[in-house]
Amino acid sequence: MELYVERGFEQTTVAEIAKRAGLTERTFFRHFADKREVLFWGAATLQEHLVNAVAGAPDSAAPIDAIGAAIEVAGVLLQERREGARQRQTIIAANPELQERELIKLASLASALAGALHRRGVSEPAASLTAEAGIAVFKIAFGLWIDGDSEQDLPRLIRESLDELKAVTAGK
Amino acid sequence: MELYVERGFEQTTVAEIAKRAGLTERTFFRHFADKREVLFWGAATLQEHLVNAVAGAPDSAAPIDAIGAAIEVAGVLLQERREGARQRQTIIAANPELQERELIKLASLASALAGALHRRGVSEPAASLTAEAGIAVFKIAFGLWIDGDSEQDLPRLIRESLDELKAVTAGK
DNA sequence: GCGCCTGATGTCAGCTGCTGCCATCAAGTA
DNA sequence: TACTTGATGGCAGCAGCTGACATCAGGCGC
Repeated sequence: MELYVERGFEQTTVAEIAKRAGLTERTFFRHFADKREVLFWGAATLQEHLVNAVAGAPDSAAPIDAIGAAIEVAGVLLQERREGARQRQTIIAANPELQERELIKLASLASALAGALHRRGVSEPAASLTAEAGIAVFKIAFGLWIDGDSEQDLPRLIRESLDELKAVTAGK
Repeated sequence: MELYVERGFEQTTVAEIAKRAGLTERTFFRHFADKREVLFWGAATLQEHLVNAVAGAPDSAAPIDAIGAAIEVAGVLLQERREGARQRQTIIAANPELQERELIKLASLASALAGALHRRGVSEPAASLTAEAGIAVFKIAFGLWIDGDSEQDLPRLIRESLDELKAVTAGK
């Protein structure tokens, strides 16, 4: 991360990372599948939390609101590491390869959320559709939060974006 | 494409592609930014069509329906090349790197569609949200079409998926 | 018809990401 | 004490991709 910030992602070589970490290049690749994966270390954990949030939503909650609750959880978790998140996003924004990786992580997350909905009795394609819509809401709200001035509340942005989606799909 | 089908994407080397095309490896990279880009040759054209569809939608159409019309256009165009699309998708499905590339193309498309909505007077974040929702609908409908039996009508699947999204976000 | 310019291609050298294979070494265990 | 196991190092090698320079064919002005 230090190196990615200092010289940029592309300009940083795996050999340099390994050296600064006091390790070998070979060892680096035993810990991370590739050079990009470093930036997505916490993704699996985050995904677990969100899946649990969907599973733990009250039975009375509509699918879209179970998903809403889950992405709010994501908002809370990210807000705790605001500066780290911002720095990370700056790196990603500067590099298409990293954006690709981020998108596939989000797609994987959508798929996992769809599975969680499925376990709540939601059938296809409604489950996938709802999950993808939730991810879309998250993407937009996260973007607003990152670009936004300073002290915006991410969970609130997420709620508002979800409401906006509901309004927009109502065909107003 | 022949080689990707014959031996798979990963197992195909750029040198082999160049050889079969009667060219040099260097020349290959002058035509395609990288090995994956070959499979996304028509993406820019498709994007143009969809943007035009949004721009050309009747003024009376709600944003979500302008987007709906656009992705229906995509459906029509893809349906014309059904076998090609299926083959292409088989290759992509077998390779994460290609999925990443596809996702960033879809993200770019969403962004372009949001721009088109913006030009229709839709403000942010509604425009981006609507565009992303449309892409989500397209992804799901396309998946159903590819996995589906044989002669399903893609534009119809898209319409139905959009209706499903509307139902699902209504918080039923 | 002649020289000239331009764009596409070839050639070559080189870096970097990534992998397979084998050796080493430390720590825990019977 | 010997053995196993997991993490690391070292090394060779492939493949993707790039920069720099040469070549060559076709179009164009003259």
